[in-house]
Amino acid sequence: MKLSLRSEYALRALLVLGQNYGEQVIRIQAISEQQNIPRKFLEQILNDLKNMGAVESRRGVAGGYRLARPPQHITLASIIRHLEGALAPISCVSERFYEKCTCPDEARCAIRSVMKEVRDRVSDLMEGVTLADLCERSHKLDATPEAALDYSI
Amino acid sequence: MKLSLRSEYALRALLVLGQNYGEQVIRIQAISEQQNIPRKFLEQILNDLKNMGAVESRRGVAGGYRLARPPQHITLASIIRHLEGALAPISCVSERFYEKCTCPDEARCAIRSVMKEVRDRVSDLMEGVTLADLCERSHKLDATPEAALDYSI
DNA sequence: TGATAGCTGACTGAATTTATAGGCATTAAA
DNA sequence: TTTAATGCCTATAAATTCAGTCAGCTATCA
Repeated sequence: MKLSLRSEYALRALLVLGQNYGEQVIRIQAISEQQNIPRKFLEQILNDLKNMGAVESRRGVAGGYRLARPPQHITLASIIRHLEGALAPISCVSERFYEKCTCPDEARCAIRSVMKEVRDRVSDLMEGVTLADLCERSHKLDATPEAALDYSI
Repeated sequence: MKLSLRSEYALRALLVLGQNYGEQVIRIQAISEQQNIPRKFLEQILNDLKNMGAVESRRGVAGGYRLARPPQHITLASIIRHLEGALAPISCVSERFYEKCTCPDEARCAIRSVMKEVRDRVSDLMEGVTLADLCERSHKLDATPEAALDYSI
């Protein structure tokens, strides 16, 4: 049920780009330092995000990355799906990455029916959260005084 | 965001044991054949479920497995947590498997706050589903005529 | 005592994850 | 037009996880 570190890095990088949305372009190096992400690894990840169309780049001396679209139009679901594949816990309930499973009767599988509900819950939430929402949350959290933070884990 | 095949096998095996809950004991071989699960692999898995206390065994000629507790008292969440670890997509939002992450300010991390919501949704659902529920679903699905099944993926 | 079952630990091959290294291509500015 | 900064691309590698397999052991019952 876990996200890869790669995806987590991608989200952190996208958040930085979202917070700096506009003409200007941000260097890999800057993101890497700000977010504690290995630089060369981040290169790969951003390139991947570029191929999926979430991000665009400028090369050369004043080069860097920026969002390819407004942050309101980039959903969490689309990012995770591109990086991780299915949102569903098992692929026989995935809408976009369906694979047949080995159980005797898939259509009457109770596990499948529960996992479908899990998928729906996760999908509903992630479809509804955009990069803009993330930026807004981040902005609010930054303004939150130390004492009001929920430290519970 | 995926479940391992191992966990899927475990759930399928537990479902069989749930459907046959009682004194009588079911052989690994029987489960393996009914559910298309590699036999030796299933041995390992059942042993693991035994160590977590979900299942108990009898050895020898008339040996096999059965549930160690009534199916109403075995939640999906407890099984998945034992087999997979955290339900949370990233471990910095896990309640039982917390690990610090590398982001600059965990307490003010927007990604963390969203992932916490994902975790809560998944956890709420899985805490509420017991093996008995799964058996009931399975029973109902078995009684469903071919035509009424939802084949959409 | 022998057949049948579960128990146990080691092992393996393949895939995935998390990077690192090195050189190439592009760009802006000197 | 050169140079330095930056992204682009490919290869490689170490570590881990996954999905089993194997061999041999132990317990139980007829």
